[in-house]
Amino acid sequence: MGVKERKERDRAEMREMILTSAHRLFVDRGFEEVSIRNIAEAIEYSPATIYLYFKDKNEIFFALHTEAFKVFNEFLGPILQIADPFQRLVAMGEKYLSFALMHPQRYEIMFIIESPMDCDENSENWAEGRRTLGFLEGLLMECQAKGRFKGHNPQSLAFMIWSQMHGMCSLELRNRTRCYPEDSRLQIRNEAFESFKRILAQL
Amino acid sequence: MGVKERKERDRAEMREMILTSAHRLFVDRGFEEVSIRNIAEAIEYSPATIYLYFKDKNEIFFALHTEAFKVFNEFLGPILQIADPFQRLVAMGEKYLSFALMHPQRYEIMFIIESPMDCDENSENWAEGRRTLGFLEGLLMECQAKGRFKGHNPQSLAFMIWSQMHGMCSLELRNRTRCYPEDSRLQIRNEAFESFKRILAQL
DNA sequence: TTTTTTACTAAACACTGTTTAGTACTTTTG
DNA sequence: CAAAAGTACTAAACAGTGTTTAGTAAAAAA
Repeated sequence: MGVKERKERDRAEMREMILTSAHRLFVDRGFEEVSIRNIAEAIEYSPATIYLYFKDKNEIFFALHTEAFKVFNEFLGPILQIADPFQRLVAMGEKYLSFALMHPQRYEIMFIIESPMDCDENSENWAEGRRTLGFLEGLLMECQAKGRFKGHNPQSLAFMIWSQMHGMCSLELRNRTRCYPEDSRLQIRNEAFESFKRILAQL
Repeated sequence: MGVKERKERDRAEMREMILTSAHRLFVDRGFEEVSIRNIAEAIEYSPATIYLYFKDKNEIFFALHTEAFKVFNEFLGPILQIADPFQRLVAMGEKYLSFALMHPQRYEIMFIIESPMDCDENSENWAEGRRTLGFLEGLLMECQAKGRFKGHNPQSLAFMIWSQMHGMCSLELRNRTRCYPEDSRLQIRNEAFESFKRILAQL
């Protein structure tokens, strides 16, 4: 291994170390609550060092964003075993909901936090996200091949279903379900999801 | 008017002045981008003065939150003229969507921004929000009286519909629709909304 | 006229993201 | 080997944040 390669590896290791710490802190405090100084302290370097490996906090955001999508896609993995596409779709919805509730900080970084401007459809930062969305669209086309969702555009339908799931998750995570008494929140959300499933089943 | 009353009025006027400035700044910068110092500067008082009229930034948040809901409820006003409850529901959805896109900062404060903890179902801060939700639930019960939505709990269905609308709006406002090419975003969202309407109509 | 209350603020505290200038240390070169 | 160049890192500063404390000047009450 040449000098240049070793330096590249060292650099990658340092980036990895920063991300590992950032992620650990983030998972139990939330993105906005973690400062560059916190991360620096955790890895026992000065705050300025972070800036030698990441352009700014946004670059760390995108690195964690990609990581979160990878975890989500892995979490989704088992549903590939389900033969019937509609059952697979339902399972995907259930997985989506439980992922959001089990990993609220990851979910936040994936779908809630205001993301910087340079993130249009050509950006590498959204590759994992597009992959997941593509998976959903493919699933809907499989359903259509079996006679479901007639006359609906699969891309629009995918966005509709995504919106439905995201709406339930983000209202919960951002405390907008507090207008319901605490002991009925879970029930209302489950019933809403049941209603949505029944509606899609009839379609 | 006694001394005490005049003082109360002066106090209310000062609060009003702070809120007016805060709102103006907020509408063209977004909540997180407006600081207490900015508001103080706008009203030509010191930052510390703000704290004589509001406990903290959250109290300003809640005041604007209530105001935003009032504007929303007024915006919804005209749909009361629509006789058929289902048509009224559809119109409400359309109004919701256009309100979110026309007043993104207001929408943010109503539904997206992380809200402080002391906001459970007993809190006064959510009175306007609950009123709006109650209106939707009433609407669904009217629809049921006309034979629609059989076998669905109106409260859960209200949450489902709210989630659907909120999902579409918040994905848009938080730039998560950027994975679609720019010139098809509007079309996809409209088609998703059309699909949702058709689904509810068939129910 | 003295005392008390009111309305306000300067300055500080403990943070934030980020940049600049500089320091040790290692590597390369003459 | 010594000088020059490059690397890895940081102290300190900049400009900002929400919030609190201590204090001042003016008005009202005693």
